[in-house]
Amino acid sequence: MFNKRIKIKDVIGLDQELNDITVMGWVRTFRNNQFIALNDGSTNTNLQVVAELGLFEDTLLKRITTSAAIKVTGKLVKSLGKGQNIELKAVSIDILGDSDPEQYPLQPKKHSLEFLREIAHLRFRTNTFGSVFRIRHSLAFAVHKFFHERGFLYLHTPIITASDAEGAGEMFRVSTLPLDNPPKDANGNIDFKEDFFGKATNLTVSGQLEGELGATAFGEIYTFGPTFRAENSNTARHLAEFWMIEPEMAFHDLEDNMNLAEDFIKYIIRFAIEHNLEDLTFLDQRLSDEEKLLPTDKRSEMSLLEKLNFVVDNDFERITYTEAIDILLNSSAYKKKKFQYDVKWGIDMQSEHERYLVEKHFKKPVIVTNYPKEIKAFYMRQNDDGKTVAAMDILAPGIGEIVGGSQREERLPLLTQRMAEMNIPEEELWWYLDTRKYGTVPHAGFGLGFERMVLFVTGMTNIRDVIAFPRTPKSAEF
RNA sequence: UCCUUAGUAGCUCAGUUGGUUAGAGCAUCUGACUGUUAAUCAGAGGGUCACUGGUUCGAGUCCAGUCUGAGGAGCCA
Repeated sequence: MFNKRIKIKDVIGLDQELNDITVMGWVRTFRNNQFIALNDGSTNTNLQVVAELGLFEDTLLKRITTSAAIKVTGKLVKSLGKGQNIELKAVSIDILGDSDPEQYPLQPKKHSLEFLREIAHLRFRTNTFGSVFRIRHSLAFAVHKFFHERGFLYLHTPIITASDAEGAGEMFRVSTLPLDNPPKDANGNIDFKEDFFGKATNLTVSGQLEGELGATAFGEIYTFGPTFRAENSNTARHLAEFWMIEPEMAFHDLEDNMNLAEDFIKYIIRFAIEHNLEDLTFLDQRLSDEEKLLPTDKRSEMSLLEKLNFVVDNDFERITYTEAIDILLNSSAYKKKKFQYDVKWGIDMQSEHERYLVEKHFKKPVIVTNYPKEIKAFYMRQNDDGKTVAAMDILAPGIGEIVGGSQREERLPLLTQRMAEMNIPEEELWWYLDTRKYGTVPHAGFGLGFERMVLFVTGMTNIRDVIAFPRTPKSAEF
């Protein structure tokens, strides 16, 4: 029954008249008891199906309601009306699934993103979310394509981990022990020897440490998987469950790392522009309609597509942390005391500082390197100045930190010295330290937050709208 | 977690100083119309005013607490 189906995306591309075309999809609107706007998710464009007056029973027409699933066979013809080039003159219409219009929550009108978030199971059926998730798919595909073309090996790092020394935030405990009455040891603490893995385990906050194990055998690897942070973060940029891409490369230094990250970001944006122009154009239009409601000074200087093309066509700005602090100290914002937080060498830059650099000063993505070692992780390579480490963060306009990475400390004595200073027990990471004992090499890597990348490319502003089923504090519906 | 702010019909919102029976547009239903683009026109139905408690003759409106959303901050990707 279904093998004759043609996707609407392919039907729209046909420019000759054809008999016996079969499409299936969900009704978006039914106008004038005659015109069905049909969508099957393959494209943002609806196919206009024409049910000629008198050809169909009233009982059938009554069942063509918003979001009903239908099968239509008919003749593809040039459209008589404006607004579309072709339309499908229906010969037969079958209802595959009814949709009760009294109950169905989506209407053929504009809905708020907040409302759609409450019905995330149905929001894919809107233009906006259709476009967002088709673009998300393309970006995910482009990630694999980019790394595969460059000879990187896709390594699946574990989701359950016993290491709590990664230092990347609060973790979700994984346990099969009874919550109400867990076994206790002699000191009265929970006895994880009794637990499923015989030790305390959590959901991963990063695949990096395992990634380094792969890089020091395969040369270049990447991971792309879910990541979990149990932080009580309530912002438009944070999720408790998100997807992260983490390449690790042997024989790479900080500059190689930056070059790769910049090439990578440009590659996947270019891929989306090439493959999702229709969806990007829709979101571009949506965004500019939204911005018309804002006062002039709050509007973006560039449209979404202009911004994406600008990023692809221009070099990212590269500055050191020390230079960044100097720029801030010499800024009029600092001199006029516009910053809420003070600026001096050694601070962990606040959002307002990063936004000033990216959105006001350079107006393009900025790579900041060589941060003070005190504010960065133990595994970052120590520079010769004794004060900084070979770290790099990429800051994107409107998003903030989109990439965090570094050259890794490959020298065992320096690495263990930093671990001791930061109270990280060596015995928990013996396997990690082994890479520095057996053929250690200079290597580097970074992590890119996939949803933040999708935010940037789609122009959406809340991270909960670019992941299908967002997990955030007090929210795990669907 | 902190600050700010909001919660009234399916959706978006109005609701005056505390005062009779709670309002609009859209959606839905019924009818008309029939080449429409969120169709149009006429009519109808639709409410635990987030929840709990309090003040008052009387609370959508005032007070306290709770829950949830949004904007900003922190943490970070």
